[in-house]
Amino acid sequence: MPEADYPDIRALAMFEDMEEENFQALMRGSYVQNFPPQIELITEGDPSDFLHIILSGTVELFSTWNNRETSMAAVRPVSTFILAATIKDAPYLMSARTLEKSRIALVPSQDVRLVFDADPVFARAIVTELAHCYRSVIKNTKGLKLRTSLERLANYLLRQQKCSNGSASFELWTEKRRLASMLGMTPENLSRAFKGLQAYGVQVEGNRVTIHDQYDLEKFAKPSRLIDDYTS
Amino acid sequence: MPEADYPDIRALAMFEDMEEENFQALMRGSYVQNFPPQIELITEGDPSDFLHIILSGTVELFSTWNNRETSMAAVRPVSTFILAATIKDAPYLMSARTLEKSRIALVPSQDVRLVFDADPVFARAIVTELAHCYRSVIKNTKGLKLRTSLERLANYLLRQQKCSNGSASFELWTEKRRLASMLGMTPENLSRAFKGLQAYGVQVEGNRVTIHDQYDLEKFAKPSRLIDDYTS
DNA sequence: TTTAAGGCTTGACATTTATCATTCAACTAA
DNA sequence: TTAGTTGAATGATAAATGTCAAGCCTTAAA
Repeated sequence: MPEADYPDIRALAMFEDMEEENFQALMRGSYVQNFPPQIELITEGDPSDFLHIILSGTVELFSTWNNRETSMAAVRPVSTFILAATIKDAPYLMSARTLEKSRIALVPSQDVRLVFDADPVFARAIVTELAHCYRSVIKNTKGLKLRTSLERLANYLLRQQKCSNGSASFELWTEKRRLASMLGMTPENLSRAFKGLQAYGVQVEGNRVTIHDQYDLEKFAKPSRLIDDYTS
Repeated sequence: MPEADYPDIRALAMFEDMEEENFQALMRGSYVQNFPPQIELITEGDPSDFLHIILSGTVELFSTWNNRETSMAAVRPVSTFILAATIKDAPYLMSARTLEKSRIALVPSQDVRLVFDADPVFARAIVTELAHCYRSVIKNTKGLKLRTSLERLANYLLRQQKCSNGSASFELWTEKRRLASMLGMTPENLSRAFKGLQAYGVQVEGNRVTIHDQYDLEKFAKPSRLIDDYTS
């Protein structure tokens, strides 16, 4: 791996405080690759040979069953994915594909497990990251089971707004079809859900969303720290 | 905590291989309590002061939002719950209540975090457990998003059957209303789903389920290792 | 034994969501 | 420019799921 990529990875919470020696050991066995869009990086069911780190671009995690497909998450730089499979040395539960041209670092899973045992600080960071991921999936499950699709969309927009510095107008960062799948609905349903949110002051033009009545939307969406705050 | 309870806890994968000294340190600060049925042990949003270990009885994990409630999981002996919140020192995302008279061990979260840093074997066990939990929730999400309620029920029955030594006839271990909530549907819908599975040779009498045509049900349910195998 | 309570089932109905077919608009490549 | 492609929106319809009300059955208390 080119050393130029080290700092970005080192800056990740997972690698931030670990011993330099161990970090170097991890990087030594790793490599970086550039992928064009729409490449399937990982297929669910395959053995998890590498921990993946996305350095640039976008990766979609998705799952399939019985000829159906659902989008599980979108991963953006700089973060890791497929950590749990790496730790457990178990098959991937999700597939991954690039959505745009992406730069990905691949760290051999076995190295991760070895360094985990050698470096307590790294171990602590991994367990924190994993706990964070777990809690994110739980929050997502709560949203799926407790909210209607309209409510899920409303809260999604409020979360996205926060990510975009809280301004009333912001861009969606995914195609709507993928957003629909992430929120657990069909594209047609999403389209109608956007219309349904007009009543609460939400305006959509292409990828641009404008929230004209913040209070009204929040009153409808009822965002909750225990579902919508992905920082804790 | 009475020392009589030590062996059960020690037998858990999480505590199995750790240093005796560290195990003792954990147990020293812990205590065991007996709870009657229908007691709310944990309320979502509260700070996570204890790692809970269920020694006997049954505990339901559930979540609420906007006056709606959903059952997230049922926990049976001997296992831990609320591990992620303990690790992250973050508020509980789920509430917990006893379903029957239950015996619960409470281990101070701070002790868990301290011993984690001191005992690499314990750290390894925790991260394995957490990765396992993460993967279980992902599998659950896949079921919710990729399957209809009828398919979820069919696969649930097949999983339960396996837990019950694979015999064609077995008992449900929850009230149907809770099962419905766990599977993400209403009790009425579950009732009709059971009827819908009659076409595939499923017979229900009270809590007893009999699968008369294993092949037919599996052909419909299409169980998948990547959704329904909770062992890996 | 009687009564009451709770869970389950059922039917009728409403709502939500999905499916299918079509059109529109934006973008790309020839 | 001109097809051709793709994603999004829309209308019509179907299927899935939820809601409400009533009745049944089991269990537990009076």
